[in-house]
Amino acid sequence: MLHHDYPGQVCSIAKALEVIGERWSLLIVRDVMNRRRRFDELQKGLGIARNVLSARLQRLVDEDILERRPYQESPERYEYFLTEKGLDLWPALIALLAWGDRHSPSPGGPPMLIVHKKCGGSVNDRGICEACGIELHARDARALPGPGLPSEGSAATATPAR
Amino acid sequence: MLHHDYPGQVCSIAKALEVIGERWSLLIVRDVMNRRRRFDELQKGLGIARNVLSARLQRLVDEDILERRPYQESPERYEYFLTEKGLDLWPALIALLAWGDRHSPSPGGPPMLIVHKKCGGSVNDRGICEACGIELHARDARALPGPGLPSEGSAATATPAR
DNA sequence: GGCCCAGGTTGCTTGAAGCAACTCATGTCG
DNA sequence: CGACATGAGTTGCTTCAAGCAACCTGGGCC
Repeated sequence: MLHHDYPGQVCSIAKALEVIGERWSLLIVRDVMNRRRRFDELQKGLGIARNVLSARLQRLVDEDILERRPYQESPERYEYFLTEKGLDLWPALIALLAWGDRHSPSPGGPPMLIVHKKCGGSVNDRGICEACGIELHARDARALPGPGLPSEGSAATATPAR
Repeated sequence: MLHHDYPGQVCSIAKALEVIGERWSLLIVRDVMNRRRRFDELQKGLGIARNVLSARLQRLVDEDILERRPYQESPERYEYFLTEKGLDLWPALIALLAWGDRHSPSPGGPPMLIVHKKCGGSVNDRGICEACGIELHARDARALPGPGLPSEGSAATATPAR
């Protein structure tokens, strides 16, 4: 991704993609949304190169999508949290998730389910609770492992060195 | 983007991004949605390298997101159309557009407006018509130039060689 | 003293994206 | 008739981002 921008494009989709269209960025946001907040945790979970993760986190912090907060001192250790701007990416992630579920289905069903925290109802591709009928936001929903998620054992054999 | 995949990720967001997370892919889909269907038209509009556009179009056709159809013979000339799978990306594009509008606003307002074809009502970040209250799909909506779009003249001076 | 952990940084290699030039079949201008 | 234009690419070369492995720092564990 040269220069990570789209010169000459005057469009909010292009502007959004300049920030979160880089490889790995949205997956990092997804993981932080699912309470993966630490460097090593993200690195191992994603299988991303450490230098690239470092660069992405820095960019996401610069863009005010993530916030870096120390959780202990000496040695200093940090966690990453989503800002409001980062949380606002939730509808886009939900739309992509639904598209992936629909058009590249996993055998055994979706590997991740999104449910409304209050009522447990499932969330559709617009981020609307099917039970309540209301538009949800990031904090209203939770991700759960779905039926298509490989179990610990089979995941280990499927990706042995990871 | 090495190998254009995310090995070890069992998640529909990751699977979606393997296909449409490559640089330029979503912008190509956006343009085809807005009736830009031909190679040169896309190339000039996006300012993308011709070999890269060629590769992206091929990939999008392979993934059944676009369809390549001849519109004349001798010499053979082609147009690209969205398949149902491609049209289903509309909610994701709308979500990204809304996020870009909200968090990286253009001076003068949004450069692109999405309206419900039937009633002219504006469409929110969930792809719902604010007037009718119903969930829309790609074919129900139309993109219009917004107040933040630079005029022909200023666009030409802003990007002289493009 | 040797090892582990967390959170990175450095250096090198590979491969994707940018750029310019070329092709090929037709159509059009003067 | 030759010159140029159009559309849809392809080829070759260069540059920059991503992958990979090794290293660093500051502390704790035994």
